[in-house]
Amino acid sequence: MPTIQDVAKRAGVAPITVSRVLNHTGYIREETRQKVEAAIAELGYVPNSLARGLRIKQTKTIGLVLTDITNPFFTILARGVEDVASQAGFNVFLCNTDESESKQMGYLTALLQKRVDGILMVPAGSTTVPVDLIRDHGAEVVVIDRRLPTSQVDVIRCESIDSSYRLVSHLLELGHVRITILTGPRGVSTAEDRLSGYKAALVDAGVEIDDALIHYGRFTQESGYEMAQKAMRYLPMPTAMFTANNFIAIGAVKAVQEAGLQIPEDISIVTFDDLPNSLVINPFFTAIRQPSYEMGHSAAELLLARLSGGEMGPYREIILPTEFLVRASSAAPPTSKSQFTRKRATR
Amino acid sequence: MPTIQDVAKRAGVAPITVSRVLNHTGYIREETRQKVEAAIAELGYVPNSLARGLRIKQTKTIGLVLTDITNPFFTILARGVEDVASQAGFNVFLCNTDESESKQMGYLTALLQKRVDGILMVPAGSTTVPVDLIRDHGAEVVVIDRRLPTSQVDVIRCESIDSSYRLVSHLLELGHVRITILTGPRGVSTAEDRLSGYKAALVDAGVEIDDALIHYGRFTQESGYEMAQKAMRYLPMPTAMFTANNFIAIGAVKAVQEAGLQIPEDISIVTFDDLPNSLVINPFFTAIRQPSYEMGHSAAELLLARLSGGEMGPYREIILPTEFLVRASSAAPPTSKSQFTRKRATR
DNA sequence: CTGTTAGCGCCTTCAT
DNA sequence: ATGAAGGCGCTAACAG
Repeated sequence: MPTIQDVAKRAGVAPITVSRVLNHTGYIREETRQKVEAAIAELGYVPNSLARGLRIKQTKTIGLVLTDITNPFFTILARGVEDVASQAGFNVFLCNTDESESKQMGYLTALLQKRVDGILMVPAGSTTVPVDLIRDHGAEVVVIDRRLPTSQVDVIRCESIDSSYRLVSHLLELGHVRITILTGPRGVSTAEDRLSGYKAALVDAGVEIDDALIHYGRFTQESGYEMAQKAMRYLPMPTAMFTANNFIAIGAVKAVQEAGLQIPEDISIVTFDDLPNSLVINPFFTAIRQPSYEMGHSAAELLLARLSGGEMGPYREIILPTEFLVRASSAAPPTSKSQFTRKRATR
Repeated sequence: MPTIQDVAKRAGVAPITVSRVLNHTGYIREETRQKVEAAIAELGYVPNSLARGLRIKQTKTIGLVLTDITNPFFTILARGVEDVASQAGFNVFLCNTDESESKQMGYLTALLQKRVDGILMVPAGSTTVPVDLIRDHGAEVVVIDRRLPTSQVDVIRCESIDSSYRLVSHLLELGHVRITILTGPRGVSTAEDRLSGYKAALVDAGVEIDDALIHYGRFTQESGYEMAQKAMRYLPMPTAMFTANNFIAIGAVKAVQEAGLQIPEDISIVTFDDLPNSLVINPFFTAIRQPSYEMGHSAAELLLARLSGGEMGPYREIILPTEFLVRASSAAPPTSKSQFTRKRATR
């Protein structure tokens, strides 16, 4: 592995001259530059970023800490991050926490050891500990998708409360009263906010809140399946479900279908998070779509802006707009006479 | 930012002693260890991996070079990689090449500069240049999903030719004769092999190969859409389509639906690559499923095994089995009398 | 069981 | 426009 020394020797110059050519810094005579570049090419020299990073204290590297890259919402968000980062010459470390704060802590320390310049994170848990930790080690941080109990961070997210309010109001307008919510983990802002929106919509409509209709779980298909089963055992059965993310929605649909019920004839489903166009042939869910690519894109841009050092003013909370999509998964509730439709071919 | 020196001073020992505690190497008196650990905790010391990597010449970092993380096949594969890597204390750089060899080259040099220990790649292009480059810089490499024109690399992939043969034979058995193939880019082994399997099945069935039924494109939904439109303009219209990946299949379905045709009544579709269970409610495609998680998992394990240095013998090509799933997107061709079914509600 | 010395490859500083 | 010396933070090799 040739070093800058080898290149220097071959070009008949000092190492620092090679460094200057590499980094386009200082003055170099054209002729010298060419000698150096020739030597670099001949040796197949590739600079050592570790040594460079050690010296200049920045690595052109960021960490992306997600809960699960498997969810298309995060996949596409990650793509947004990666596009911006690579454009700016940064590389991205990918980390999946599965909502575990201890996994998250493990990744954060690993990233800090590797001296990433900054971290983009969808925080597991609801403390500011991770943010403080990152800052203590001189790295920048931008929070994505979720709130944290402090205004001293940059955050890129969508409005969960209002959007949920709209989704549930839509159900209420259709005539639903017994609406169950299948949400994410306690303490996670998106899970809690979506519940708040649900409650607010019911309260404003004069519908009493029944705690037995509220289900906390995880943001996974399995959890959605289990929560839906539990929800359907509660009588009189809810006529509508509000699921707090796409995976929960899919799990819920499976449970409903297994129970021999039709959507939307027997049960309506509305959900937070759409499935991407690229993956779905005939969109089915009445849903709130979050602009996941833009979220990743903006978050990465904000982080890079902070890293580039100029004074940027106070921390920002950027709330991106959501889109409300009414589709086939929601309809008026069944009349009490014909509570369930006859079993037909499921769609 | 405290360094190992600061910790040493505080604990009243030499830096190397701290190093030994950190790395669990050599002998340390319990009492000394505790003093050191206390100092580490008090200072909030986090080791500098750059310095360490510079010294020991390994970084516990790997690169994952994919064509597009947005495709669930790769997403899930990436998750398999990440799980194995993080388990072993490695971090993963994520890179999307979009099938561009120049982007790929950019990522590879960046990864080599950052002195990754190894690289997992789904190669864009069909030369061994990237592999040689990586090796020249002392990193290991494992190729995923695609063949390269050399036996001197580890490869983890599935059989494309045989699997395609099965898919097309299935169509032939149903009675289809005019079968079009919508495949990926020229020169990409998966695109070419899937075409080879298609041709072999036709030849064995005594069906003449019509070059006008062969469409090369990209592995994207847009390309699938365009290819399908072109395919449907060729008369007599094909009664079946074989799409070379999941995105192409989805694009093709959209084109078919837009043309007012029914699947499978008017046109059958069979495809390489299933969509993950977690994303699909009612699986629809007759498809070849590749075990994407396992591919990522095995590839990462193989790479880490090579990195751990023990003699491992020659390069290996590991071919993982595929699964053949017959579902609703394929059926017998329409009879010539009633070439097209009447337009009904699309599914 | 612990410490000293030296150097990994690069760039900052100060000279020339 | 170019170079020499020194150090970023860590650990290998060798002492003791």
